[in-house]
Amino acid sequence: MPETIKGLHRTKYCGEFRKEDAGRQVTVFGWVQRQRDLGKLIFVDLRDRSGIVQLAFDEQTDHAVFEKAFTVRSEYVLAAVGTVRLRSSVNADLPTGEVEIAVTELRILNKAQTPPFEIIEDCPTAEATRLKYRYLDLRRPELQRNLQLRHRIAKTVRDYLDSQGFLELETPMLIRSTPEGARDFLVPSRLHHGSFYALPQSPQLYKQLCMVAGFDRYMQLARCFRDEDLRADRQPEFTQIDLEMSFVDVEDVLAVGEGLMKTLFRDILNADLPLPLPRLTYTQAMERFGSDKPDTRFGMELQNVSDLVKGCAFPVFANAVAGGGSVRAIVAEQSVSRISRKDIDKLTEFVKGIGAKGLAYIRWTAEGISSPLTKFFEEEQMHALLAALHAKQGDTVFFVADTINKHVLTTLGALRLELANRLQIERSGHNVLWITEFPFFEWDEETSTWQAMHHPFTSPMDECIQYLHSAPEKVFAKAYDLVMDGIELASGSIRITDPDLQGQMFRALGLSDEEAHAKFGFLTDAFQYGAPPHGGMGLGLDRLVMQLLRAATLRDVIAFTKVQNMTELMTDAPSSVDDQQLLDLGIAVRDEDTRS
RNA sequence: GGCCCGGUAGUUCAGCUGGUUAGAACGCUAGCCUGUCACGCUAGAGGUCGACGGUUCGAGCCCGUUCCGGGUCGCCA
Repeated sequence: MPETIKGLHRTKYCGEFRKEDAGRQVTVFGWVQRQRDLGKLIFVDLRDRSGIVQLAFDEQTDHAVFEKAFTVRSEYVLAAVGTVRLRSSVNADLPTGEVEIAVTELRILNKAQTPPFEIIEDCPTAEATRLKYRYLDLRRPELQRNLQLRHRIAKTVRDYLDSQGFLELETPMLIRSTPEGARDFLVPSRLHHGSFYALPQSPQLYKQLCMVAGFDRYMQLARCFRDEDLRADRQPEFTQIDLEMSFVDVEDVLAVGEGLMKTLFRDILNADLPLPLPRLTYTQAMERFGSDKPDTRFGMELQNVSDLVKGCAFPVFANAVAGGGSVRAIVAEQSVSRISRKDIDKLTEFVKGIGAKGLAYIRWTAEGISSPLTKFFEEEQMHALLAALHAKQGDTVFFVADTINKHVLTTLGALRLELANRLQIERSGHNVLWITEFPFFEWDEETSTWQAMHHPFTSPMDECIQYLHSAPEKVFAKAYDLVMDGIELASGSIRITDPDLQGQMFRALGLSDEEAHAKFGFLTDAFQYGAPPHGGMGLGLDRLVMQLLRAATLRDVIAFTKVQNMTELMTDAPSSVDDQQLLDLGIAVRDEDTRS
């Protein structure tokens, strides 16, 4: 039978006691971290969200209290009243290690089963087990810290944006489905059988309507939903720092993003983030790093050797260049001893797995040059190539060739990261930069059509509008991404507010006027009534927290998360529902689709 | 949907070339212990080897199927 808390009030959190408190009569609440029974002396470590304080029980002082302390087990919930005193032996590892509480009254507020894993800092238990008992996992100091810091980050974001005149406005969760982009989560309508709401992938259209409505500067910590497969840095629902500003161009939005990041670095990491942030255009990022979210904390940049090898005897290289593509290389410095021929076979498999046709290499060992290319290259040619690449003895050089330039870039970009992992290349510190001037269209090889790389409300750069129909590849967008340590943190753009241009946009994407109006009529209608020029961005809060805390996965910075097959192990969501619920919704589920 | 890795006590793992009764550590239970703090010492309990099927005289181990978890590609305008 649990005891009542009646009449007791917490003096302060467990982790806050210091030697200055000695002599005070105090009350504490918490969970039993550990009980140490020494015979005529019992110690209990009591834990709450702030840390641990030691309770001391002495048989001679109070026999009844001592007997009760004897029955205490891990994770019991206790209230303790007693006197703070200095310890005879100090524990230097604990902030409260100079004091303990000599307990005069102990109440067991609740008992607890033995937990399936220990509530400790570096818990070795498999994540699946921890997620099933997430409420226990969350008691661990690491997650307590992460989530308390997440709160502080969110508060810093709100305070900063508030200081810049942003208003937090809420947008609906039940909205119209717009099946572009990611798959929508659908919610069936009870009152309109056969019709569905969608959960928002982002508040995009609503925040633009807020601009039409004259709120001028909007922000929201918005929950977003995407029904796509999960990754370590991707959950089906996530929180976005969403903002939108009126009467601005690209520079104004970037300035707010930079101010926000600088403030976060100062308040959370106690570090300076020099402004302005470096910028790369999309084209530069792809050419140098083979990625639009480059990890710029290390070098190993891509090098174009097309001109040097275009006339060479190796048909793969010669054909790639002749076919309009390229041959590019990266140099892994002083890696010959750590990348064996066998490793290269594995790396070849790796690049084939992401669509490359093969991987050429040069190993420059103490014995000389070892490479399948030697039979195609004169010795002089080979040395010219290595000199151009600034390669030295001890280096390994990797080449990728393809008639499609983008394949060469992305393959080497992925290989660059793989090599950095394998070679454990130093990547300390944080690197934050903007990627700007994204292409407007993307050539889709499956359908042989140009597809929008962004949502269709993204504005082209002013000087590109003339090419909209004649030369899609020459059109770049007023779109920008914020990249931190190789992770895409934020993405945004200036939006189209000219109805004629918007119409051209839809047509360029193959949407008829009727289709466009059916899908987005409410927005284009709104734009007929005086839309201010506006733009904004969405910044992933979960990823931001993960990056600032250097957490390995999003699951370490979100309280309740789903696993790869999109179930929640604790509640077993999703679940089947009553027949009556389905009946109300006018929904029939095909038997063969039902899974228990 | 594809590929890769994993699944043995509550937890983390070991388990040889297929061979008697599947082990260790931590945790748990009980006893002893007056200054511990990962307390110590002694004893004990605890197993559908993910599941199903197959090969075999014999399967934790080999084969097939499947389920679960992780990573990744596709996907994520």
